[in-house]
Amino acid sequence: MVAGAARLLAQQGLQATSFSEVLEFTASPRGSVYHHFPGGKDQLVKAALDLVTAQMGQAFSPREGASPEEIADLFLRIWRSVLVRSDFKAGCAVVAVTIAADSRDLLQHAAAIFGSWRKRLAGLFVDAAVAQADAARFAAVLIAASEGAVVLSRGEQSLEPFDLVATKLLEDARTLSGSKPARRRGDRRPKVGLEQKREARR
Amino acid sequence: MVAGAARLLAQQGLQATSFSEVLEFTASPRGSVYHHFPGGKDQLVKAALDLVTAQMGQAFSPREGASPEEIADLFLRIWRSVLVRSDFKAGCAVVAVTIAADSRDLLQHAAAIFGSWRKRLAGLFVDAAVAQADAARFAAVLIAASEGAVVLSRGEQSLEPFDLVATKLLEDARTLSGSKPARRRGDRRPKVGLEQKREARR
DNA sequence: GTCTATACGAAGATAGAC
DNA sequence: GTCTATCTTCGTATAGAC
Repeated sequence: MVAGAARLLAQQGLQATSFSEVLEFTASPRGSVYHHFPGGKDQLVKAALDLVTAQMGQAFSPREGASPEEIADLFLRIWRSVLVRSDFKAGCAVVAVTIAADSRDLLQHAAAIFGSWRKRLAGLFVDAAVAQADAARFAAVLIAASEGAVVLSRGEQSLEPFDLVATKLLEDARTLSGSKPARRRGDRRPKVGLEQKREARR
Repeated sequence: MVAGAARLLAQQGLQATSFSEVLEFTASPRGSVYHHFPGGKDQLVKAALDLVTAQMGQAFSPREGASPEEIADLFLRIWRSVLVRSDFKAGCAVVAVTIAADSRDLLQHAAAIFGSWRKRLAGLFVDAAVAQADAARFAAVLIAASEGAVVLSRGEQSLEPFDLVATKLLEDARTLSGSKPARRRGDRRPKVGLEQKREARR
């Protein structure tokens, strides 16, 4: 049911994603909604967003020692596949919530997710020998441009805008390498969370 | 009333923007809605989008002979001011409609606007001596990243993400110059529409 | 043109039986 | 836990009086 909500969010936006639709979509029992989600719709939406981030964390696992270009490429591939697999019907649920959030609570929840993505990407770039400031900037650009490109391509129902953007971003990522010496000694930062299980997906 | 709809769209998204709210917001007469908009909500939304593009066309008028950096800077300034002036409550109405469009008609209308922006920006870059392919790509990136950055900054209620993105984009714009010789002879392309009245805004 | 009144559906949410 | 029934509010849209 949470998964269904996440999908509907990505497809139709926040307001258009109703309980009834989620129930119908997932063939869930009607009477137990407020049993499982006493917080109502907000709680369901939050759970859906959390699911999306979890899925993202799982799909986005660059190999150890990945170059900036590889990192960006993986990130872009994920969004590209969202477009392709949904036949341009779906976008990013977090964006949808951010744009139509009716409570400050929900907005902050969505913003926190973007923040965590930025932090994670920037960290990966730093590990790939990119200077701190460049890493933070490129992380923000990568996320912003990807999300924007998803919107553009959804609108035009074509991969053209997305691929234009992706090409440029990968080009930029290439020029990022070597903006500072790679991490060698003192590489003591503990690997946490999803960084530990790095399986080559796709 | 169209202006009110445009503003509410940018603030709360498509579904949350109801007739009642628009009427209240604009203190318009209630009984004449379907007199002026027999096409219902879709027609109002389309009109609002058209207004947004008209305003955009007006605000975005780079001076004759502007460099890629100047062009990008002006474009970014516009979006930045949307965030600042609304205290992070508003974003882009076109994005809002694209994400939550419930009819193919509306989606295409929004997509056409993005398409026109891409075309216009790319044209300006070509005029500024940028190679065709680079111009098209950078136009797409500029729009996608700006729109994405607006979303990010709205979420975090802070200019930080937007400014990170803007800095990087301006940097990129600087490297674009001179990717092909500037237009000299044969500069016969007629100036059309808004290109004609170039007043320095702000 | 603008008004009031209203039809009709769907949304979120709650209550109480099983 | 899950059901049905219901409350309330709000949405779009229409009809007919002024």
